Amino acid sequence: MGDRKAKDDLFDALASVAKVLGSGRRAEIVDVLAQGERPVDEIAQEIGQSIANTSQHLQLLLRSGLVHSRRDGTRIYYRLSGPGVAQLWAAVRLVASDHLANLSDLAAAYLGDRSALSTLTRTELKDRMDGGDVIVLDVRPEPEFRSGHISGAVSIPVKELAERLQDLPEGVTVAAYCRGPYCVFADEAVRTMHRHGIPAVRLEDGYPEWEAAGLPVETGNGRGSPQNSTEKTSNV
Amino acid sequence: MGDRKAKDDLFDALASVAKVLGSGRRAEIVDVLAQGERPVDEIAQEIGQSIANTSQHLQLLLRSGLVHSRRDGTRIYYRLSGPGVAQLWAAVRLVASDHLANLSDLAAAYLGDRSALSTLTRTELKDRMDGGDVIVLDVRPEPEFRSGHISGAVSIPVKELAERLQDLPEGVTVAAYCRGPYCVFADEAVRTMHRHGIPAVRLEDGYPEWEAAGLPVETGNGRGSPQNSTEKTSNV
DNA sequence: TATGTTGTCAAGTACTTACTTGAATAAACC
DNA sequence: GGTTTATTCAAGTAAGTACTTGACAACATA
Repeated sequence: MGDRKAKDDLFDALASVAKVLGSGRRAEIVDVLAQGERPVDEIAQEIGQSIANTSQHLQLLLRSGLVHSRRDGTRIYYRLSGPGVAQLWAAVRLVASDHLANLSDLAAAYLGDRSALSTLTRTELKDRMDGGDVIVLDVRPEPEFRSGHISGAVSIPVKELAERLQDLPEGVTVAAYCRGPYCVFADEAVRTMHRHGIPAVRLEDGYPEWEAAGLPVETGNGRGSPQNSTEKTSNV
Repeated sequence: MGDRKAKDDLFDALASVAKVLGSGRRAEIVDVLAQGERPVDEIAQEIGQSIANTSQHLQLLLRSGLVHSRRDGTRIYYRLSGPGVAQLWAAVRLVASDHLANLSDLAAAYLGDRSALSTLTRTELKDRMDGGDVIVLDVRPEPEFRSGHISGAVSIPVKELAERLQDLPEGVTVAAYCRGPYCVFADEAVRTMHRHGIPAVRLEDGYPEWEAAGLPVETGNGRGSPQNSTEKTSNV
């Protein structure tokens, strides 16, 4: 008890959790899985890597306990193994934004200039939803919407938004949201709507943060096909 | 905006924060620095590594922004760069304890069998302190006590405890605490006191968690030399 | 039973990491 | 001004990591 070797082994094990998150590609995977479970080929597509390489990253995450998997026919779906994993990823992002010298440059290079886009916090959005003067728009890919979204939100993936603007009611502000603070989808959506004269704002963070805050969420197809919509008790 | 290369660079940067925590030795360093600032040679001693190697780990932590340093004469003191870093380390430990299969074995190998030792949560300890029927004992090395401890705690480093048991008042339970849930000092102290018939319990976690919870802390020498004791507004 | 789809495994390569050793600084002490 | 103390730096080595390619396994469908 209390000897060097045992302490090193223990701390190596504790650190192994940080280690698996310490690769940009695996961080992207966790960022995607925080939206809900996904099969390997879709994850590979999302992170821009080969299926073989993605599979190996997923095996690593699996062995370290950060994700679980289930088989459904020929597909294997991966998901985060608990809410703590999404919290850990949020803690990493927080420290990065507080202490990483060049982060804002890198964020600007990926996200573009956000200064012209106004944002709402979670509580501001909740208040305006309760007031009824806003429509909430989920611009993530559809599978992510189906596995969980803000209650009452409408799904139009950002790629389809330009052709589906007529689906949006007129005369009401649109509040778009996506995966989180480092996701471009909502930014792009707000820019597109502004170009067409639609008043639009962006939710400051994304769906995982909304869910983690205990705010109302639902699964299935939501308004579009209410028969599939179900109140959700917990995700992740 | 929104292209692959920029996204990879951004997520590599975010993940770099996790990466520096992803080494057992650097995790031990963060665990020590969560107690307060320390010079290089003491940190090297704590983690059982050469000074050169420890210095290189510290340079890495420094470049990644997780720690800051200051020079005082010939010594260079390192400290965590903000409270978010200790929170991140806590999040890592939480995920590890929830999802790492062999963690309890490794913890048992280092900490020994804890089942015979009773523990108090932070709030339980606070209540008993307010009731006055407990004395709080800080068993960490003295420099850590000096840079911040639970208000009213007495310092007897675990190495000196056996010879200084007479410094403890009789007829009152001793609540020992140390660095955190994976620290052996308080366990050892409680065992020592039990062997001498002193009623003793262990605080469930450690000083950083107490401080992070906003509970009362102070710096300096505390009761021992009240002239040096000062109410503390913030640490880390 | 054959065929296609989805994912994993094994082997190889270029690159990175953790440590060691010994030399180089930087401030303090005499 | 030379010596001591505390730390960093540079170079070297062994081991580990991230990706690629091609073969293999598991299930579904015809």
